[in-house]
Amino acid sequence: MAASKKAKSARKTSSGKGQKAGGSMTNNLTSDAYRTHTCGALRSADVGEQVHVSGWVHRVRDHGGLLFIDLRDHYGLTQCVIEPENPEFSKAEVARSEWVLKISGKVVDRSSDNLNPDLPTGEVEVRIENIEVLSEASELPLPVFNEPDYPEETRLTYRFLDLRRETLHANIVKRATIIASIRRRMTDAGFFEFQTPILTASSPEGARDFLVPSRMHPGKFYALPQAPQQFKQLVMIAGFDRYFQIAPCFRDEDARADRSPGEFYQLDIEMSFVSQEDVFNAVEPVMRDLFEEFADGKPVTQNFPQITYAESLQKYGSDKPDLRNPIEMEDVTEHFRGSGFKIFAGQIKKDDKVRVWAIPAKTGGSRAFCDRMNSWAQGEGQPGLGYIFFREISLPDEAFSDLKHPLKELSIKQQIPSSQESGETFVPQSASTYIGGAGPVAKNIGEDRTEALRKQLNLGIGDAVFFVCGVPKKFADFAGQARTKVGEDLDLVDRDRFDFCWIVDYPMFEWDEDAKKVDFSHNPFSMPQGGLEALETKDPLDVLAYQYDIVCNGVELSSGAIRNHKPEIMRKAFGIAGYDESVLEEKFGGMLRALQYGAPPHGGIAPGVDRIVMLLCGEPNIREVTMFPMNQQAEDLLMGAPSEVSAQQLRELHIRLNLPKS
RNA sequence: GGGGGUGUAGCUCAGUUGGUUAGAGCGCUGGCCUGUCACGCCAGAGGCCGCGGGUUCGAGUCCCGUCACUCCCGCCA
Repeated sequence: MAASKKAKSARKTSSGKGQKAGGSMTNNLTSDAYRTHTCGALRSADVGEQVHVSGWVHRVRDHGGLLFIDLRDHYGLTQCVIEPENPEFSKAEVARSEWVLKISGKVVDRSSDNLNPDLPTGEVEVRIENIEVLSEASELPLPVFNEPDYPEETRLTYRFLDLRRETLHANIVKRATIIASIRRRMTDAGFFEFQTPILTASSPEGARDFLVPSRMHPGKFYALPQAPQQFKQLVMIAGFDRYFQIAPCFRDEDARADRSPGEFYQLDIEMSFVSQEDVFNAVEPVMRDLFEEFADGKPVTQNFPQITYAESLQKYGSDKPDLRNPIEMEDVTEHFRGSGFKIFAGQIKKDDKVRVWAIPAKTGGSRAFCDRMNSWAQGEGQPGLGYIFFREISLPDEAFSDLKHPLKELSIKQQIPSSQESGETFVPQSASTYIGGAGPVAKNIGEDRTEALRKQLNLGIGDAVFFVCGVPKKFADFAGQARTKVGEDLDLVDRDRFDFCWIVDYPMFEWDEDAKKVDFSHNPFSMPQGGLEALETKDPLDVLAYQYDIVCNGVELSSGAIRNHKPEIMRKAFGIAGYDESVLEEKFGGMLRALQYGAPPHGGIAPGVDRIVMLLCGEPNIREVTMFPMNQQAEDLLMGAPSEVSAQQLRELHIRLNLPKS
């Protein structure tokens, strides 16, 4: 796989970077008991010096008459060399991978044909005079040298070895550097980092809580915070004005590739006396500059566009659009109304909520691709995916004798490079051809409608368009998946960019089909747009909230809101969602009380730290940016968590087990 | 809770239509080698083919079950 290639190049870059990151460690060590230099420090300027280096045996190359040891530490790699005449040779000879050695000797120049340009220390080597074995290593279950893919289970069980490996080591260092940068940026912007409790109260909303039994209060439990949501609002009400925290959050839900089971970190932010725009103005530069700092030169959106939730759904079929994908869907319902494509026309006639959305697919204009999309759609449980693809078609003979022949007129019209209006370049048609739609849909709706569609979507020869039809709420998600698939399969997505946007104007409430009632669509503490009046006068499902997300490359990075700081609006909002005032009092009593003693208007946001690091490390899996992750079953294979506890511990907690039969 | 993928040497993998003694690379052990940096060469050890059952003269291969890991759906205000 590409993993080993990647590993090799990572070795070069991160050795260099490691030295920068650990610059203070290179020469001013307080003691030279173990080392005078790190393994990444030596350069030709050090030639002639008597040095100690300590580290792990990365690799041994035994030539019989000459033996090389690559000694590795956090900072880099240094080649050490010894000859058999040396009395220390017998010690060098037995050293194996990952033993820990202290090597003393003189720094020497490598002759010009022996340089290793791939190594920052590649101009010199240490001529071994003394070896001290600090620690031996058993045969490795997981090699540190080279980085083939290893089974997750082995990697997690021997995480300490895995963490020595180049890519993961570099990712974790990058994570630390990113977090340090976040702290600096937030502090510089006038925010204070406050700690909030880890043992707190269970909250009825949201995810499943992790519970911690109380010894002092039999039968009662603490909960680990799903987020410091209420605390940060209380911090605002307490007058601290600007808060942030790299906050651990705990949710007892199943894992995904981008979601650790159990715990994750948020850059939790809250500000007083702010509007939504104020929050944007504070957070956007932090995110943009942070990404620019760590993006390795990839372009980052300078001004995050604001896209409404409704528009995002319509154009991208998702509230977390990947804007690197240039495809924007369009409503083309009118082209199908009363058309010969009965499947769509019939639905449109029956229900005025029915829409047809088009997914334009530039360069997708082949029957093979369209058929592939169609069978993909069927695999997704859809009846199929209607399509038209455009190709150059010769005019029929009769068109040449009849100037007014519709196809001839079409051909002439198409030769006006309408594409130039949009800056696109089409291959111009010759006088004897026209751009015609192919496929069952085109056949059924006819030349005129097909041409109108082509014009609206600005498509040309070699392009295609796919159609989804139905009630948007039901098909939007599928349409979004189709958009993503078209973009990726046709390679229309520019992967070397960070494309940000704000998604704004989320609905305050949504219809809960299971419970057959109106419920909060996001955060129950959000301020409804229009305040109390909107709640009293509008259909709840039409009320928008001051609720927003940051999305980057199709990843939901964070969500936030201007909070509801008025108790009467809160009571009303919870009432609409069907919560009795007593429930509100019981579950959010502290919050409600706080709002009654002078709460400032406030709001905030909480970007996901793990996902930021994933994006910046280019890793699709959160375990690649987490030092000690749990596996998918939420087990820590290294430490053995979760584990059974003693009967004594259970007794103290007043807990008796009632285990499932298996 | 549901669906998909994977499971063969310490590790990564190959293993044809069911057919003799299950192979390779890395690692490990031993030997040779003075300029390598994925060192090279020679030899060797190392296998409950995840586990259980079935079909068959014969199963790594087919069938059923089960377990583990992983990806996805549900879930994640």
